[in-house]
Amino acid sequence: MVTRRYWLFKSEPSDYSFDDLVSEDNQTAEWDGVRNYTARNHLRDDVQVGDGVLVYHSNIQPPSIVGTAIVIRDSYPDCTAWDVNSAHPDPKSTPDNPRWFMVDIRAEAPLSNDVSLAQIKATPGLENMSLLKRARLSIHPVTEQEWEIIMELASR
DNA sequence: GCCAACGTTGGC
DNA sequence: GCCAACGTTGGC
Repeated sequence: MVTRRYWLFKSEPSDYSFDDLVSEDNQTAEWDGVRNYTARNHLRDDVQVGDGVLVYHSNIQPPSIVGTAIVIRDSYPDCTAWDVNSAHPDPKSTPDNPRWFMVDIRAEAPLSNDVSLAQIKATPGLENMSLLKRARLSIHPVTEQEWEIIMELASR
């Protein structure tokens, strides 16, 4: 029995939103396009089937966590890297020697109440969230305690 | 639209 | 292996 872990995945809703995920077949999509080594390492090495995901929207007002998802496939090479027509091609990543990885996630539910970045900053127990420490990282670990506080905020 | 923070690249 | 230059992210 493997312990369930928790994550925060960032996206720009103008690019790909939680609603877009909900609209997919089976509300499922590959989380492609991650091109940062720290985020890649989390995806490749640590994210596993069954883990919980907070979907966070950046570059909107207000930046917020808007929904939850579940990981349904362990990491595998991000084939969009060697697709020159994709949004994030990287010629240094090849099928024989993939550099970038992705997982599949399925939307669970939108939050009843979005949890904004300002709320996160103002809530005791969330001050050490990775999101606040490394603002530019797109895949963040979340502790079980942080997850539960956010679920509580979202239900108010 | 600005710009601070910070990750990446590449010359040396 | 250092570090300056550069590019990108993302809150404001």
